[in-house]
Amino acid sequence: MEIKQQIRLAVDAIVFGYEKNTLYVLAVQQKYGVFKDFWVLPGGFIKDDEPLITAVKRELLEEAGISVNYLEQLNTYGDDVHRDSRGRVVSVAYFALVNPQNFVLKADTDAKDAKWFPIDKLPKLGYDHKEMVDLAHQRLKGKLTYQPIGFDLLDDEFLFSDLENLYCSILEQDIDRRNFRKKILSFGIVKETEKLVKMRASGRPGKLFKFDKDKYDSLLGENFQFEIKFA
Amino acid sequence: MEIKQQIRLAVDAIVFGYEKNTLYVLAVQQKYGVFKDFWVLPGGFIKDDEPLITAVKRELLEEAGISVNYLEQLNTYGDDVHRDSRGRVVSVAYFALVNPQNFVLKADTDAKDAKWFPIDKLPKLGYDHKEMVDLAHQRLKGKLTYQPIGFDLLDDEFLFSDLENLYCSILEQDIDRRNFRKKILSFGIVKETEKLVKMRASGRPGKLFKFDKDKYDSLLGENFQFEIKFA
DNA sequence: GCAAAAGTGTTATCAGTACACCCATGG
DNA sequence: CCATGGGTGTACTGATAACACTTTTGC
Repeated sequence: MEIKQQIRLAVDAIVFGYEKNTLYVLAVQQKYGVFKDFWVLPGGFIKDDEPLITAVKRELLEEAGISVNYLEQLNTYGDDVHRDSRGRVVSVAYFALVNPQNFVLKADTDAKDAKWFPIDKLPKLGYDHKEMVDLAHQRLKGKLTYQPIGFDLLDDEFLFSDLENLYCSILEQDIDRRNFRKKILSFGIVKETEKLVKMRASGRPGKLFKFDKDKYDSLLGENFQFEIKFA
Repeated sequence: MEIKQQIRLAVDAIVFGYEKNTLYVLAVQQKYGVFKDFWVLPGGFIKDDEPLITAVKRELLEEAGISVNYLEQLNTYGDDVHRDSRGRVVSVAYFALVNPQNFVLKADTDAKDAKWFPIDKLPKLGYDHKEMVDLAHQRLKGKLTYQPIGFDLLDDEFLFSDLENLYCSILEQDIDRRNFRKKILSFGIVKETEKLVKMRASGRPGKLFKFDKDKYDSLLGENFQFEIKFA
């Protein structure tokens, strides 16, 4: 292994949060470099002895003080040799969902400013990060329909209308309340609790529901397919 | 950018070929290193000024003399810090389909031995390449059902039974011939040619069909969804 | 004429879709 | 009593699933 590469490896994360019918993306403000004062996705170079996934989690903790609920690899950006003006940088982008508990950003060790932006009000992002957000957004929309990841954006216990509004607002579609409930309940992976709460300012209180992950995992074994389609 | 990483970046490809109801994977024999004489996936280190995708294509040409029909990024392997005993190597794996024209392997510049293995008769592969093959195999099965990529494994013109057998053998399911044909034809992306040929040793000759990519691309614009499900 | 593969329609069943009214709460 | 959101059932429709015989060719 004589040949030395002049390539550096980084990770970036597209972190989605959801609150009040709005989908948010996490961005941080650059303090140095070409993109000083620009908003970019949280991320950074990986250490020599650090697994990729560890690097992402570390960066998220350092830059925004959050830990995420769901994390998966999205895509590796390495076709544009000049995507970073400092030299050849290849970046592995991760797709993440954060649950509302972690939605509030803690003070960050890196002294960078971290902030949630509604996805349709994102500022101009540095590097090719807009491209990453777009891809992640597509993935989110796609996965919502064939994997129960929506629950990772909600509280542990939620109203059925929360789930419905989440699907409705992220997929930008109207949903029939009765059909939606029928479909979700037919999977048997969401269970009703006994708690009746009034979460809204007005209206009748609703029951809280929980995602039954164990049940889902066990169903996965036997030809079970989660899928939500709409009219 | 003072800190220098000691990480090297490679690409690997899982290339699928299909012939006579059998799914094949391309492997090459290592001539040097720890895995000397082991079979591994085609791949290698990328050059400093080389896009990832170019690196994959180059390696495939060098090591097996083939160019592929379909190529997409699969996953980046960088969580196991010791996946390569020579040091920290992160590898971007690509998923590729080759059409039958390129199925015959040409002499390779790298003097490595390249060979097609039926997927269920793969030899032990070096590194974490078995893991890559498994993931790619899963992706292939999945994509077959919701994207028309099966055509990339077939000749430009094919018998309907070829397509049916491909789905049938890769997905390991029985298919009802009439329902399958009805479904595929209903999409309008496969057109019948006037050619009647006898491709088989015996039996009635069949019409040749072609995948109409332009039609597919135009349909994609408008809420069209390719999907094949089975009983 | 026999073996092998191509070609072709109809019916039954199930899942998806459309749709509207009553209930519980707060103000 | 009014506004707001929660909760519920049925009938229609369209897609999927099951199913078997006839045709063309080579030998």
